Amino acid sequence: MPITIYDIASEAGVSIATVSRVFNNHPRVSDSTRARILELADTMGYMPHVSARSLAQQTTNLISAVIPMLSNYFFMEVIRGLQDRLAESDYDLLVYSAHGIEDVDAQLERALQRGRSAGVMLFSTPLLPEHTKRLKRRNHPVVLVDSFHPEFDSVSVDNVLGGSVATEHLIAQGATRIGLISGNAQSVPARDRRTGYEAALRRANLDIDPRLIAVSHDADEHGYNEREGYALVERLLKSGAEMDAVFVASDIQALGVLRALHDHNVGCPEDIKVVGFDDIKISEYVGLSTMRQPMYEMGRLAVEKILHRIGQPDHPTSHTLFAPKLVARDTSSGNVGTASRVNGTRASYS
Amino acid sequence: MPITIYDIASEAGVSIATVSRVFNNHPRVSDSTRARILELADTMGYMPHVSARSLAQQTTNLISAVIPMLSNYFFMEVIRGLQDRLAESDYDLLVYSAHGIEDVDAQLERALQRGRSAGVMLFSTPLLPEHTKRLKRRNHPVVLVDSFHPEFDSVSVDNVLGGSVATEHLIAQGATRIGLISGNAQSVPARDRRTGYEAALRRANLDIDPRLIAVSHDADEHGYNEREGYALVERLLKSGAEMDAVFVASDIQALGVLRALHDHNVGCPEDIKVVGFDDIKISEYVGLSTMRQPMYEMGRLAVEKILHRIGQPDHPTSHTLFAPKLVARDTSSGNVGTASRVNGTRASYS
DNA sequence: GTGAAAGCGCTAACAT
DNA sequence: ATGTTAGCGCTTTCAC
Repeated sequence: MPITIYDIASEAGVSIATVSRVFNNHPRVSDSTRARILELADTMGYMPHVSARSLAQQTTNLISAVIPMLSNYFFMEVIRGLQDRLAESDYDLLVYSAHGIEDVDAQLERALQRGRSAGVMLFSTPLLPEHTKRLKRRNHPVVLVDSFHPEFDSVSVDNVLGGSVATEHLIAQGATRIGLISGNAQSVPARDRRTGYEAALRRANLDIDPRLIAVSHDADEHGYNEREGYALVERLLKSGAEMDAVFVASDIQALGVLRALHDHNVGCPEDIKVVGFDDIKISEYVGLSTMRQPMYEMGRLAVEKILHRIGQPDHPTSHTLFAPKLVARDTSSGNVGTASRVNGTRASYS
Repeated sequence: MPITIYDIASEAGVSIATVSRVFNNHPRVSDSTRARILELADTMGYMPHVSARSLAQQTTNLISAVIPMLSNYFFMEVIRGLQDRLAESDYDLLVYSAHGIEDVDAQLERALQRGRSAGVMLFSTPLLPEHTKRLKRRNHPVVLVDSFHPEFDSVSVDNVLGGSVATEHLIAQGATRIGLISGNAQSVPARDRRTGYEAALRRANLDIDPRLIAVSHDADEHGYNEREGYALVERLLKSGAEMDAVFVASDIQALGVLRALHDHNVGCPEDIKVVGFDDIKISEYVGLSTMRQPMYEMGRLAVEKILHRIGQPDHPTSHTLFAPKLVARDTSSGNVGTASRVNGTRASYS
């Protein structure tokens, strides 16, 4: 039933080769036949069949994004960047959302089916040797986003730097007993942020107190969730160790931290200052100080890199490291006079 | 270079048909050859070529989602539902994100390329007659999400009901001069919510005062953005008309409204009560009363429906209308005593 | 400038 | 249970 090049070829009294040429903008077609064919195709409602085309020319115009926990503010912003850049190209986007990091393998496998996509962007997933081998062997274009491996293009944020800047900011605000709340041990960014935190303390000649460090053991979203933030800061509070500030490795955890502080009648920023990481949209609303990641730009650049890699498979790999930027808001330096209250799970306006 | 069924067929000493059968779980293959072929395929690293398969069997396992303004809290939740349901199927997800409603046409066109996807889920887009014709003509499986047309499967929310419930809630809180802030006139949901609002007022024998109604003229995101909320409520305030509550057609606008109220030293909820629509994640944090849409469930159901439609193209169309649920928080009924402040663009904790 | 024909890798009758 | 073969719709040499 659907119309093929054969239909429009016979209707136009030419061969299918000519029709094909027209749709591939081949130069050697007379203007008259080109016009006639285009006209016919339009009235007959012809559309090229993407699979047939892909098969014949051994390419595809699909690009995959493999993302753990898609429904994440961080990724939403990144995806906006992806989409915007992709819209300027001929490629369409295939989204493989994994349920946490363990599921990434399965999704990656789907994204790597032969003929499926021209390239894959892999998000926030530390590359195990087996991954590396598999990817290398397939020789499939890959770019890593929010993670790093020397053998693949990547775009990420300097998490060590971010951890240091956040910590130094707290020190500059007068804090000396600075806690850390972090994602779980599997998370490379979490480890890096901790490294930056410890380095900053060391440089400032401050103690690194294990009692002030709480690492998530939650597998869900690498422990990056509100619940964990709440629970972990509670543990620090109850440990009895003195603390006048805390660096939280993600904004979403920081939200839980803020709630816990309120529930325990601990003033923020007067008693404990808080700095998060990410700058998700809510952060602005609650006045959370944080380290901003250029999420949108990372998305755009990821596409840029994958397109480049598809075009030049043998080009040397490139790595882009963005510097996160401190956004100081109320939780680290707010003017306490106008500070507001959080009531249970909510803040209200007056 | 890549390995095909021919390679593994000759290696196994069988015909390509047998190999094909193995990979399609055809029953009539002896266990021994099946095992041998699977073994070989594994060691040789064979993977079926998706385009070849699609072409031969005239199907595809891709489903498209065409979404205006993807980076939207509403869609994030819906997409979670999509993904979860899709993960239970064999289908992969193609995402076409439009830049606002005008761009939907172009994205839809891509989604409808022949052989591209087995079905498309179209989000929040009122169907123009031309769309209808095009879709009908292609006879492509379609399900509408957050919009309605008698000839296509759909899943949406009862916006008229939602508008009424929100308004009645405000009335129950003692409000009598209730304003409306709405999305632009192109938005069908916005119109429906207004209809519900007016109906509720009428039923309560309250005036419908045009001075209390502000409709966005912003094309961006249908006027569903913070900036518009801010500007529109300002207009109402300055109009001089008395007002003790306002129903805002979207949470994101309501956030702007709250900020404007604060900036103008208008107490909320004491002076003006506010109810939004959507229940995006931020709403809980700021204590915004709102009408909750079952976004996740809508996503799941959308997939359910498209799969069903793909399987049974001639089945009668089905329409699911969810009832939005009132979530009363501080902005409509909070205890004023513990109310907090918003300081410029931020709220802070104490 | 255009046509003939050989694939691209796989599926699905139809045979045997 | 397995093999033969004709497609699926398009691209791309190679001729003319």
